[in-house]
Amino acid sequence: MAKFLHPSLDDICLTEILSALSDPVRIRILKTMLDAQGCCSCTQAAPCPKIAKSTLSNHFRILREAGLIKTTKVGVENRSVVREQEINQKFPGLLKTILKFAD
Amino acid sequence: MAKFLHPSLDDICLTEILSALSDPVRIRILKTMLDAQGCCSCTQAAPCPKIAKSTLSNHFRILREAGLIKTTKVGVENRSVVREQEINQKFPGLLKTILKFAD
DNA sequence: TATTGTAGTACAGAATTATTGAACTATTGA
DNA sequence: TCAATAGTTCAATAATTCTGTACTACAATA
Repeated sequence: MAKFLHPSLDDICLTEILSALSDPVRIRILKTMLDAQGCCSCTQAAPCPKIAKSTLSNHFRILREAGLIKTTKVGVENRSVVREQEINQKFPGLLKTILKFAD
Repeated sequence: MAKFLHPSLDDICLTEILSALSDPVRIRILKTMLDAQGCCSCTQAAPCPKIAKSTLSNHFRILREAGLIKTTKVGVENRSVVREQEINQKFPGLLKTILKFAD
């Protein structure tokens, strides 16, 4: 059974956040999740159907390990939310500023 | 003779900027250059002496190709400046917000 | 309780990217 | 002209990323 490791606020670092957001697929995923105003399954937040699901899974892992999203298993799905408030607490304005210029 | 290719403002894109800044070495270089309030040679802006000069050269190339710095050859040195105004024109507040949280 | 379908993870090999040392170019100064 | 300095380019190696296959976990249905 997969256990999701979410870093604590203290362990979230700028470099990993930028690294996670430096991929167009992942920034699109994050934007989709924020627009959805709540939880998203991996497939819902996927930017295109072409992408291999193992690759998609990996992108979610990177977002999770960077501390950008929180994932919980609900039935057969993994539902994720952006850890918006926590990120804003540690890096005020960062997410908003970056995502403003995405796409 | 090395010719430095600097992208035009139109060609600068968010993803490449984030990608360039997602490396702790490069973000340190950028911060050093901004603190120096002007041009810096590669060795001046280098974050540590241990790093191989070919690696350092590569980091500068990535910063340059992302549109973050402008490099000109002055005598034996390459002197670089952050393209602060141009970046601010295209992505207002981005650089400042990101660098505020660096280190 | 099997069986089938759905959602996603784990792993291993292929493809891509980063790092480094060595050789090179360009400029300066003795 | 010769040596020193500053950086680039190249090729080899090291490290990452991407993807297909096999797998687990849960749900629904017979």
